[in-house]
Amino acid sequence: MKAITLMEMEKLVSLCKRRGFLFQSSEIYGGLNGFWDYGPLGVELKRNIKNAWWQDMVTGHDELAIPAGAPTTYEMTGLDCTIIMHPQVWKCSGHFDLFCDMMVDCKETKKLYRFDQLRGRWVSAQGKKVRLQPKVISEGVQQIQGDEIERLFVTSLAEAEEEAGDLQRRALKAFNLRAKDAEVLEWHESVMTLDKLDSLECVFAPEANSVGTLNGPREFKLMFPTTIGALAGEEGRAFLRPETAQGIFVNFKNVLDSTRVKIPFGIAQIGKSFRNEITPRNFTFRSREFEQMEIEFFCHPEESRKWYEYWRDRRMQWYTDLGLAGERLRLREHDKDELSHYSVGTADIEYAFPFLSEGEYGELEGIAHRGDFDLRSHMEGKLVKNAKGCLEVELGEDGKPKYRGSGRDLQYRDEVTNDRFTPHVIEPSAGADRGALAFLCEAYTEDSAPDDKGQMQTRVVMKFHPRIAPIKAAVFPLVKKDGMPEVAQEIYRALKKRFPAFYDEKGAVGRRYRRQDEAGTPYCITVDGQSLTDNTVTIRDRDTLEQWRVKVDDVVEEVSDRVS
RNA sequence: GCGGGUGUAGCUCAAUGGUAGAGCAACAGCCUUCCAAGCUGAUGACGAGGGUUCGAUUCCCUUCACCCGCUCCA
Repeated sequence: MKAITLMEMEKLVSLCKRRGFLFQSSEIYGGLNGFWDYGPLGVELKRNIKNAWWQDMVTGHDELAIPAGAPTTYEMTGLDCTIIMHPQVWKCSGHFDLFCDMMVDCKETKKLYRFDQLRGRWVSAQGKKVRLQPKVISEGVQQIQGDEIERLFVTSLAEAEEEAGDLQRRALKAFNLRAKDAEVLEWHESVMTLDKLDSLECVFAPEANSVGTLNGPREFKLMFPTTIGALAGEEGRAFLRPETAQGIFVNFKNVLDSTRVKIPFGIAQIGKSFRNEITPRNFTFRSREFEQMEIEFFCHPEESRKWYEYWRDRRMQWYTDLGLAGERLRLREHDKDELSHYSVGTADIEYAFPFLSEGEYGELEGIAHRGDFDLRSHMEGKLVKNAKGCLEVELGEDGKPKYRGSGRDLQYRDEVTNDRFTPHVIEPSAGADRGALAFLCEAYTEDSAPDDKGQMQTRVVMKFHPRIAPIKAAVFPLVKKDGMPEVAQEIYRALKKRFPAFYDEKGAVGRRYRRQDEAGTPYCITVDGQSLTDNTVTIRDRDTLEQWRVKVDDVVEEVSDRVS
């Protein structure tokens, strides 16, 4: 199968709209950036993906046998919790701090910097003056010449060991001095971050040529705020969840107390999450409202490494089995310095989406070893890593926990050994929409097929795995007469009781085949003249174009076997 | 959020400061015995808002969306 190109990506986007896989949200009002709707075919595709996941991970799991590659048997169960949760959940999970970044941007270089992370230092040069950019005094009125200052705040992006040198280099540039004049520079106070300053007016931005080019700070809210209760007020402030995982952690005790599950076990959930992405782009890849398929798998700390490896490989196999089998899919273990503060191991399952640059991959799913970070955070309060690399409760300026946990005991007690411990967690977190997009990209194929005159014509075919194909089979009378429609309709009704099927009797049969090829329907059943005499019909394979005859009575079983 | 580009029918593309055309698709009918483009017919569009003008799809402004680059991406 040849790889889809960027050019074909545009055709795929077009096909998605034309055939009803994906529409832009609120399109009749001009659309809404970062939000997408699934059309009639798209909703079936996405539901099939979610159902396949739920079936394979949860309801179809055999807890009596040891799956290949697993350390032991394990149990799986499900959950469905709310999108809006107690605001404290997001404070303890770390999202509140992490997702509320203040940013400044540089007028001159157009670069964006973290307000609380960009470091710099006050400097002067024995009375030497620097002219600022002309200021806007009031609307439409601008200074002819900017003010002159003697003290400016010079900034640097350099790492710790090179910071002092870089600050000096930048300071010399700001004052238009040579390197040999370094002793002229007078440093004031210590190195600090931008958020400690009263104003950005005198800041010499990294990479800029003039002073005072920074705008802001502005808040980048990565979580969607909302209000609980009819009266708006700070006490009613809440957020739409940025991930489904926290709902599982806060219900850990409930599941344990209500189901008799024993460690190791996993809790699965499928649901919508929301993130205010700065730049939604690349079709549905970075949507602001998206659906996740997440498992939190709880195990004994000593076993967690083996379980991490099991889930990493298991999840990779799942995509492969559903048709993402080529070189465009890969498993990538994160480097140590890429890991989150709490994780001892993370792998991404990635797909080389056609809209990405050559050699780039986009994340479909992350399998993270989260240790005991989440359960402990919800017990004790938000954790941070201390100097020794151990997790401890983050303290506020008053010396008390910055964000208090629930105070509930979320430890697990092994009823046989009486061993008490906080379980470690493996988190396979998959994007349902990203999965759907990858399956769409992988399925899109252009090949050649002969028309009725034997001329080769380009054929667009969506080669979905039959399990996720929106429509499983289409039924056609070869021509709309001689009793063929009646036979075909009867087959159609029998198929429809089992899975989505489609009936079409209009126009040339070749055209009807091609239409189903674009929808990705794996099998087309045609009633022809011979059907009326020997009670057989043809089944056509979408990918090979091969046809074979089966008895009318065997059609449902024949197709069922192939699509499930 | 910044810079550049784009926005005409479901799709692909025209033309125009004075009634917006075509091909394909879709629809109705005819013809069709296995891989799209035979015939007939009817339907369908200037992203939104404002301004200039006797009159704007065309010129100007704002806005929205898409594409590319920067930035961001637990």
